[in-house]
Amino acid sequence: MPRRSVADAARTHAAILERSIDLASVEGLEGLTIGRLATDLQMSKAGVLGHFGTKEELQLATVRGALAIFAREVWEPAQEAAPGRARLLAIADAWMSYLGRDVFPGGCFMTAASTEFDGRPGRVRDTLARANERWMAVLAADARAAVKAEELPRGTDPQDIAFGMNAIAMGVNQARHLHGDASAPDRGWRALRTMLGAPRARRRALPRNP
Amino acid sequence: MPRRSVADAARTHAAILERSIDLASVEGLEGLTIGRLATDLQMSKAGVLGHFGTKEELQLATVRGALAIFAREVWEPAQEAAPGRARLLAIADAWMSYLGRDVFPGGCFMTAASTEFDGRPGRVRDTLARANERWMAVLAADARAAVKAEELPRGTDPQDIAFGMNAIAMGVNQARHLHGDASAPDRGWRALRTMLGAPRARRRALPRNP
DNA sequence: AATCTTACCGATCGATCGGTCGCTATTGAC
DNA sequence: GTCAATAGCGACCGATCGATCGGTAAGATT
Repeated sequence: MPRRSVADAARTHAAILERSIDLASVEGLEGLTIGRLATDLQMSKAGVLGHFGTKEELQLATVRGALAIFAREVWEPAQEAAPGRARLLAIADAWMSYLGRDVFPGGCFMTAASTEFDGRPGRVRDTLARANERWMAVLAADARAAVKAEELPRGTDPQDIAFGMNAIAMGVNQARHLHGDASAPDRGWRALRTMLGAPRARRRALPRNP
Repeated sequence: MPRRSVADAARTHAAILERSIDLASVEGLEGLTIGRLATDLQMSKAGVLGHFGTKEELQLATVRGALAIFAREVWEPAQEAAPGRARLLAIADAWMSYLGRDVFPGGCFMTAASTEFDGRPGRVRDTLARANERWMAVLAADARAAVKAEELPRGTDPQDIAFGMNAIAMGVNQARHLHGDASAPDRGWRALRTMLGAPRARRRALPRNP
């Protein structure tokens, strides 16, 4: 049986990360285990660890990978929309769709990881905190544009909008995974639409998971 | 050195639980460890485990203890208020105060535990899910009363109110512990007041941690 | 006073944790 | 054709995990 070629190393690296992200979304970043990862991938523990060095580096790479998925699923689809309320609504749409399609098997990775690490100092927590701050800043920026364009009531605090959107997403995630409430994304979408003050009921498509 | 008297067993039991709740709010219910608990309490692992039998029973007892604290801090203070919007506002007040006073050192225990266990079957998850359902039902009941008394707009879905209040609390908890945002309870209180449609700005007291 | 109950300890169990080591097999560059 | 670089393995490390064991000392019961 031939050994894996050097060119396959990147593929192995990606496979480990993919499995790691799924595992961590269910078991948590700390519950994630090198041995479990090795068993699932039919590798040795040393083979897995060789790609990252330490568990903390593995955790960081896992967080970065999950962040990329979140950005692709929620941020990117909304970039074609015009800045301001239109883009906030597009983000809300993509966000609820993302939560409804179970992109991560254990629920929203960012919410789970943030809640798990919000009390422990370290690089993982810092990475999560910075990512969440950046995301909130993105939301607040469009909220600010919406206020300036008078798409939102004058005097609206952009940070209140960002906070509210994030909170609703966390609530949807909990309702969906703790209670198995399949209608949670719809409820969240209604709440978001109310908060963003869309006067006409905009029809929203909830894509199915293929 | 005299052995502990039998009458002290209940006190020991309570001391273990108290430490367990604090530990679990930081490290998580799974990160909670018998050995760590024993070290902190200057007991043997066997002595700690003897009170609960298995780790799962310890986790369940810890959840029940934390639930009692949450009820005492958030539910009880609002029971003197009249049913309907007044009580919802009282709950909102107590809830934000609870989050601002860091009743649990690692943030809201229920949020952390629910997020940690929402993907793993078992009795702990069931207990958490049932508790959250009951709490949401309590909120929805007062919301229903408020709608009936026309304190909230006709046609308001009581479950939307319960969902929204819970989501805001989760958002406040994250902002406070992931970002160290001390003003998060105030922001949450503003959001809650807006959602509950309090027309006059009601002054809210944020008690200090003694 | 004799006996039972029980809270707790110290020792120990097998399993698993993250991590290190030397080694092999293969590749890509020369 | 030769050789350095490296992906990955297998064995192993000390530490710690949850859990079990027999033993001990105190209180409660009689």
